[in-house]
Amino acid sequence: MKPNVAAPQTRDRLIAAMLDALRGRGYHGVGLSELLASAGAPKGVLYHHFPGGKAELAAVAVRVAIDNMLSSLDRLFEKHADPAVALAAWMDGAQKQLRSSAYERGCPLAAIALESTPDDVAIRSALAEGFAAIRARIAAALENHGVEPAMASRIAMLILAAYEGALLQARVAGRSDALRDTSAALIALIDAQPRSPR
Amino acid sequence: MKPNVAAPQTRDRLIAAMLDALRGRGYHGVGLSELLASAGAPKGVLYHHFPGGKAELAAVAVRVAIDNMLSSLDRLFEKHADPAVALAAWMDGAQKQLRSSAYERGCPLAAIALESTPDDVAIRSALAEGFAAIRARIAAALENHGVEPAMASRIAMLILAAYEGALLQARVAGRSDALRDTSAALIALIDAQPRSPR
DNA sequence: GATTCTATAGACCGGTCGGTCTAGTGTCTA
DNA sequence: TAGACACTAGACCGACCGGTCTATAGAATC
Repeated sequence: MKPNVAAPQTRDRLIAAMLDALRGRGYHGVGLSELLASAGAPKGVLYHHFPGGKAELAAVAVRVAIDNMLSSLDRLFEKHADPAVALAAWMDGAQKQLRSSAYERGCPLAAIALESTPDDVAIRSALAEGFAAIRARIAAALENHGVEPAMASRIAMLILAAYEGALLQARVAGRSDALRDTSAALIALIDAQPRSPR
Repeated sequence: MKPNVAAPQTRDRLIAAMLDALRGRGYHGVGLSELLASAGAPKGVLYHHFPGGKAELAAVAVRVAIDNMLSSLDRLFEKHADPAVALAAWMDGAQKQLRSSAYERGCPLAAIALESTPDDVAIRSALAEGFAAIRARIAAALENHGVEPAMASRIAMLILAAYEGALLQARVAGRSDALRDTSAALIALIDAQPRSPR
């Protein structure tokens, strides 16, 4: 009756392989066989764990990626009282990950977001909800720091947009300037805000 | 010797079809046959105009997309003296295009950027140069408006990143809030800057 | 009018795609 | 120890992938 405790490994390996693929080449960019090879799993396993095939695996991977981002944001906001500092650390982390992977590993959400069509209901809704959740976390941190709610929500939107856009540009440029400059501009602008609720 | 004057139509239709595909589903998301069907052209034509095949067509399409963006930016900065106003108009244009296409048509550069790997040298360098050129235009407009050069360059980076990131989110969400909010936040922050004015 | 060159046209190809199917293995329950 | 079940394993499939090839149409050159 109970699910086998040792079993989930393979499932997790599949998810990790998909995440890696999404980061590097996008959903359509990776073939199933390549994916399975990098997970060290045969085909049958995929359809056992994800009857919906590649698309279902991707949708699950998206949810996992979002959970990861949320918890890493939570960690940052807990560690740094000032959201601007947390933001800088966040961007810095992205920079490091990008550089240490020879500019291959960007954000797993962005790639699949741009490849998706309105027909991909499951993936699009997972993405939309995920992005909203991330924005909500950032907005909450800003509010805690005294930013007026409506403005906090808008700035959170800007921050996430800037994060994704900067990561994208840094990746194709093969240099992390984009992330550094975006982060610097963002923080300069926020700090220069007239209401300084400190 | 002279190139046929009436001929380029087909070539242009191929480029347009590729641009459309990149906007909607990304590079790997569209098949050659689908592409050719939507351009109303047989296979031989593609390899006549683009011996490098799909990849070469994509690289050319990227350059065209960049030219388009540059000239539409030029038009906006010419029309609006205040860069913040021009920026708002830019974002507004993206919003309209997205909405009028049922949230299918995003930025043709972003999708292929995220699908590309370091091996895709031609495409990556075209993209990187293109993004740099776009940032340079924005930075120039800011400088003309009295923003200090180093800061202008950083803010230009932020603006382009925010544009791409917001477009991406608006597309998956199926609503244009992301673009509206990002634009509002950006302008609010820039306007609140202590003007080192002119 | 023959030749040449650009452009159009689509049959055709091997390879890979995502997906299905059957078989085997190990473990827990009865 | 028999059966059920979760999981692993990979052969196999039709469809479609990007790409090559030959044939032809039409204008320009001689």
